[in-house]
Amino acid sequence: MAMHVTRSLGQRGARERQDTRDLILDAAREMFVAEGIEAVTMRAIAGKVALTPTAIYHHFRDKHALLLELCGHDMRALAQAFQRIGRIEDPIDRLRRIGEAYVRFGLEHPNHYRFLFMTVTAGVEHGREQGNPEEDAYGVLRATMVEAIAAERLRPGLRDPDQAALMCWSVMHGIVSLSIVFDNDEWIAWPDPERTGVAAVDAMVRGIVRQEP
Amino acid sequence: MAMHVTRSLGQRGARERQDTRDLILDAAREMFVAEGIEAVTMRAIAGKVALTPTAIYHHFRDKHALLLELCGHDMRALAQAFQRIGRIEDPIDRLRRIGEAYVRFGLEHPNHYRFLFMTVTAGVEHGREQGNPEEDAYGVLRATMVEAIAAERLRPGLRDPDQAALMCWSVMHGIVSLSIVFDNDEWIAWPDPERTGVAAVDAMVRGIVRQEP
DNA sequence: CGCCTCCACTTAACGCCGTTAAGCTCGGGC
DNA sequence: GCCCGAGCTTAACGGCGTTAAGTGGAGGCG
Repeated sequence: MAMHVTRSLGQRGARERQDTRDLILDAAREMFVAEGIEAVTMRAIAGKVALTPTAIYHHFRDKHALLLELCGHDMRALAQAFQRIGRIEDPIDRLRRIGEAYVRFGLEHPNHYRFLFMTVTAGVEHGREQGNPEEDAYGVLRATMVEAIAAERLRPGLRDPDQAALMCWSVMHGIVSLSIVFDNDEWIAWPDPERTGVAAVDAMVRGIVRQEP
Repeated sequence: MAMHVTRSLGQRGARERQDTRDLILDAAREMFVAEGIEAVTMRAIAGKVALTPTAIYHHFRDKHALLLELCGHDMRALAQAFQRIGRIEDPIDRLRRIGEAYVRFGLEHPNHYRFLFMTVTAGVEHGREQGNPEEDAYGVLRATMVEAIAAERLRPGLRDPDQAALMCWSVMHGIVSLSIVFDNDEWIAWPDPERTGVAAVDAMVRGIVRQEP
């Protein structure tokens, strides 16, 4: 009985702790998505959840860890989309679909994208190298390249799956990151980024596949 | 005579002013290149030239203007390379050479590149839109696309020179920016970025040119 | 019941940043 | 010989991420 009470109370405590943790995470996410990463300060988050900045450090090691957890949650959506795409039979078709999903994700979550793929964190972990296949989007791309090479669907010169994967990734990343950086910039005439992204991935795929005789 | 003296002294004054201005610029550049953009603080620059931080504001409106001038100077090297390449006859060859030069420049000047093409400055001028042809690298790329389309060297579907230019630019930018962000990151197996860059541009070019029958 | 312990949270501060207001100094022009 | 203005300094403001030390109240235990 005492044991039951103890456990029950322990759970309640843990539950409350998790609640304010989620509160912080949600407040941070809202500011992150709405106003961009530089609007997310520890003090602002704390104000929004009616705590002091210090309180946040009882739930997260530091700001980077907080943002990492924030993004990790939403990144799972991309990974799931990639998992579905991974079941497409033809590896070349799969490449095109991967590109499309990737570009769409980047354009829909520019702040997540910026934090994860456009900032240098001095070589330390971005939280990306976790590498468990459920979250490893790059792994899906690489695996597709391995398959395409094995099936001799790529040009004879292309034998390195990492290089091929990077070539494709660079197109997707280029489109997404350029459109993020030059958004609202009259300097550059942006045709619809999503269309351009699809066209760019198509062109790259055409450029790497072996021509049917 | 008085006028001559006046002018001479005025020049001397201007000369001295320009000297410390250059001193600041050089100190900032050295730190910028060696330790990355986040190591460049007003206080650190000031310390290096034995001045107070405030003194810098007598020569530059703010930190952004200082960095802009810093980069603008070095960017002219890229623009000049592009000018030389612009004289190549065949527009398709030209594309390949542009890509090669661009990738090399980005890899050799990662900090300049980061500041100019990988940071969002809230829509305001990056100093890029100056648009005078001597410095407008994008203009060279776009002009090449216009020419290629006019000569019917691109696939029939590709009629928008801006879209075509962006597709190519995205490959180059993708390679450069990915290699900057994931430099020293064991997570990703980087085959030599420059080779990969050239291969990627080649593939993209192959993907957009009209096939000879 | 009463004490004790533990922990979420606060108060106060540190050291950094970019930036600015106000004051000093000194050489050249009148 | 006086003045002025340019170039620089001193001192400070408000913001940031982060941390050391303290507080208060609820749960465990005699």
